[in-house]
Amino acid sequence: MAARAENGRKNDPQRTKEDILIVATDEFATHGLAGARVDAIAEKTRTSKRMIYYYFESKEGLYLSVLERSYRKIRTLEADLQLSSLAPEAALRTLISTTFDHDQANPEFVRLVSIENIHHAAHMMRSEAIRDLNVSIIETIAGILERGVAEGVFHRTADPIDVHMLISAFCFFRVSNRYTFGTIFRRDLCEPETMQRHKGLIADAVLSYLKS
Amino acid sequence: MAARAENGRKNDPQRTKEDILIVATDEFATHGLAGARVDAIAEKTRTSKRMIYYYFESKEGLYLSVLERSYRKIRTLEADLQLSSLAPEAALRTLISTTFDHDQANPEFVRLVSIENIHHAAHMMRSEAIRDLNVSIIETIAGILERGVAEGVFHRTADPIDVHMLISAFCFFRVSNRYTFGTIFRRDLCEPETMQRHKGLIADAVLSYLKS
DNA sequence: GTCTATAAGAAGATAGAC
DNA sequence: GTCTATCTTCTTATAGAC
Repeated sequence: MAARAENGRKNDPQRTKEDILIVATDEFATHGLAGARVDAIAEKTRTSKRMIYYYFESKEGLYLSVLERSYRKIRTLEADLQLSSLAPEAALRTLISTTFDHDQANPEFVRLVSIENIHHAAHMMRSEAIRDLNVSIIETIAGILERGVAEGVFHRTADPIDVHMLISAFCFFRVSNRYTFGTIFRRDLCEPETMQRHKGLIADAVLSYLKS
Repeated sequence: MAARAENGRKNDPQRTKEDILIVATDEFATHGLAGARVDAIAEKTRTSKRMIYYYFESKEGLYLSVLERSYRKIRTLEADLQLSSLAPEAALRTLISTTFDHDQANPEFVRLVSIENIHHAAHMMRSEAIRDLNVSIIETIAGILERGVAEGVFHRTADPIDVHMLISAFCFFRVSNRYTFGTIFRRDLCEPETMQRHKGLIADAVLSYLKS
C-alpha cells in the first residue's frame, strides 16, 4: 500500500501543484487576472478543477502563487551572475545583456508584472516572499558604481536604483509594449538585427551617461 | 417642439457619448478589459446601460472607442510642440520633458496601452484611425537628429524610432510599473525630487549617448 | 433617443462519493 | 488526494414600452 506512494508516480502533491502552476502561468499571462478562466486551466492540467481549489483555495490564491513562483525564478537567476569579480564596465554590460535576454526570453513574466501593475500591485503587497527577494541586485549595482567612480572609469555618481530602472525600463518596455509599438511603427522587435542594435543602444546609453 | 432640441440641453448625442467615454476610460483603465463592468460604467453615467449598447454596440466596441479617443488626444498634443524651430539639443530636451510630463499626468492612458498589449494589440490593429496618427513624431525626431549631426552637436547616427523608444520606455515604465517597482524598492516615484532627478537622468542619458 | 425589466449564459466555487 | 456533477451568482446583452 505504501509502495505506491513511494515510487512517486501517482498522488504526488509537488508534481500536481507544479503542473497547475505552469499551466496557470500561461493562462494568467495570456488573459489577465479577470480574463483567465479556472475551467481553462483545469482542462489543460493533468488534474481537475477541484484540485486547484484544494491546493490554492481560490482563483486569486492561485494567481498569487503564480506571481511568487515567477519572481523567485528570476531573482535566483540574477543572483548567480557573480558580477563583483568583473571590471565595472564589463560588469554593467553583463548585467544589461542578461536583463535584456531574460525579458526577451520570458514574455510571460513581463506580462504578469504588467497585469499586477494594473491591479496596483495589490497581491504583491500581501506577499512577503516577493518583497524579500530584491535587495541583492541593488547592492550589486551600488558596488559596481562605487568601484567605477573610485577607478576613474565613471565620472558621475548615480543612484543605483535609478540605474536599475533605466536598464529595466528599456528591456521591459521592448517586450511589454511590443504589440502596440510594433503595430504603430510597423516594426518587429524580435528580429535578430533589431535586437542586437537595441542591446547595444541601452548598454551604450547607460555607459556614456555614467562616463559623462 | 424643435425648440427643445435647439437649446442642446436634453437629447444631446455628442454629450451623451462623450459622457460615456469619459466614465468608460476610467473603468477600463482601472480594471482592464475583462475586469471592467458595463453595469459599473452605466451607473456612473448620466445615461443608462441601454444607451451604451445603442451607441457602441458591445463592450468591446466601447473599449475600442475609448482607446481611439485616448490616442487622438495625445498625438494631437505632441504635434503642437513645433520642435523644428529649436536647436537640436534644446528640441530633444523639450520633447523628453513633454513625454515625461505627459505620461506622469495621464496614468490612465499608460494603463490602457498596457492593457491593449496584454491583448496583443488586437483591437488597435482593427482601427485604422490609431495607426494613422504616429508618423509625424518620428519625422520630427529624424529631423532633429540630422540637424544635430550636420551641426556637429551629435556624433552618432541613430535610428529615430530607436531614440523614440529609448525615451518612451523610461517615461512609460516609470508610470506603468510604479506599483510593483514602488513595492519592491519601497520608493514613491511620484515624489517631486525623484521626478526631477528622473527627468534629468533620461535627458542626460539620451544626449550623452548621441554625443558619444 | 431613452428607460425598466429580464433573458441567456458564463464562471467561480462547492457537495459528496471514493 | 482526487473526481464528477451541480449550485449560485454575476454579467453581457436585449425585448419592448414610451
